[in-house]
Amino acid sequence: MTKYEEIANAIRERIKQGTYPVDSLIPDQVSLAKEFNVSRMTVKRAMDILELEGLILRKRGAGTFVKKTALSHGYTASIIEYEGLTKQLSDKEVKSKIISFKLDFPDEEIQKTLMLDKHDPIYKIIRLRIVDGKPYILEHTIMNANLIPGVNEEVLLNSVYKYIQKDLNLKFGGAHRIIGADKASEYDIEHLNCREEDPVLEIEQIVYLEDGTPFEYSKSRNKYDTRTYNITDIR
Amino acid sequence: MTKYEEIANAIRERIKQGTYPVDSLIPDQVSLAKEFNVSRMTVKRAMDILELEGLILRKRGAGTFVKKTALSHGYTASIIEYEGLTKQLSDKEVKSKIISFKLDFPDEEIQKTLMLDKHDPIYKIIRLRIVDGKPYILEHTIMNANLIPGVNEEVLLNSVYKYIQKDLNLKFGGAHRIIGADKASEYDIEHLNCREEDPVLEIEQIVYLEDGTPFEYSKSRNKYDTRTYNITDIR
DNA sequence: CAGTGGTCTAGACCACTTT
DNA sequence: AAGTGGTCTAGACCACTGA
Repeated sequence: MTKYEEIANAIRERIKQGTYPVDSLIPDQVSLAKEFNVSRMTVKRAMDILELEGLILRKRGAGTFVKKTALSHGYTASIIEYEGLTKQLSDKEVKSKIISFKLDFPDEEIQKTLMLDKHDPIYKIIRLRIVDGKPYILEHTIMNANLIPGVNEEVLLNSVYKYIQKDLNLKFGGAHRIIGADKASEYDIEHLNCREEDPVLEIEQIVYLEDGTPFEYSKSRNKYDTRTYNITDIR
Repeated sequence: MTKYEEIANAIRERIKQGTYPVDSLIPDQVSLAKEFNVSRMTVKRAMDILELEGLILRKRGAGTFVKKTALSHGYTASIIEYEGLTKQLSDKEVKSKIISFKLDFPDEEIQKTLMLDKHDPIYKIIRLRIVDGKPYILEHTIMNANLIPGVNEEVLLNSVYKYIQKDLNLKFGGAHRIIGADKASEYDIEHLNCREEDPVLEIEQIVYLEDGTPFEYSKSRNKYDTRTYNITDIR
């Protein structure tokens, strides 16, 4: 733990506890530097973190204020998770049903999105995620099979993301998402407990490793009244 | 323009131009510090920017690499804009039709989301946004009328966000968004050229000023096949 | 004009990777 | 062991705000 992280944690805690109330001025950097026995630069770095988290507002010449929103939406709300459903809904019972699991070659579209050659193998997976016994999300996934080898039934029935991070020791680097609405498909009607007239929320995503290599393209579909996608966006 | 911004710009340009190719090592910080005649800390600050933009990957002990995705999705793609439709679609003709424009008091729900008292005035606005002559988005907006005074027909027919930033000289501080799918409502069918069975994509949002005061709650609805919501999310 | 936060430096030491 | 990026310092100067 670095000094600036420790200071950021300490000040974040003071904001949460109300020691530094919403809308009030925080002590200036020189005072804080004295209090924590560090240089002012280090205090500033701590403030950089809290600013990114949306907790404070800095005004040159005036001082540093606690934002009105500091208490309402938690500071981690802005971070989109890569842990997959299994961890996102850790208080619920998440199960998976494999609808289809094939090896194939990519078409031209997928070759482009996943940076693949014509003869690089891919997994084609269709999985139904079941939460507390109810069908929840229907996932259509295409994955680079050279990058993510060894995917099997056991992995698919648990968490693929955990497998990639823990067993393969790979790190995620980001994702691109496209969110839209669609009419229910035959698949949706069969597996998601949808009627023909029920809208479906679809999240398309390309997920990257830390060096920028795309390893997965997927479409997650769910019945319109079961899930929303939330974003907290600062500044 | 600060030195670290100038260095970040210069290096970003080299990445875009291919001087530093994708997947290659960038010169080390000491060399760059010499080249630009600055201290190493300043080079590091420039790198901080490029890392946030998702252009580079830094490995302690190894060096700094250009990410594979550095060229594909532009570095500004990760930033969600507050400029409203008028600027987002600046190459298209954006018009607005005011469906309804009222003053009212907030109900309990809105009192909570917009941090208002029972007797604080609010605008209730329903606007249809028309792009290239076609109905595009139906916006239901509730706005704090004390914070954003002087909204009138002229403002509504142009850009409300421009009015807030330019004329009122207020700065935005972030937003919270909830994206979901829904069935078409009577309003949608009447104004969005929807059929009863057409799904609708809805984006609910609360928008904040820089000190964290919420000033607007809105729902933007559009026909399922006319618009998606895109997010680039780094790390 | 005093006080705030932002930038920048020159140098030290540390953690880590690669050879 | 050499070289990389990360942290931290003590101090300087600057830009801006508010009384």
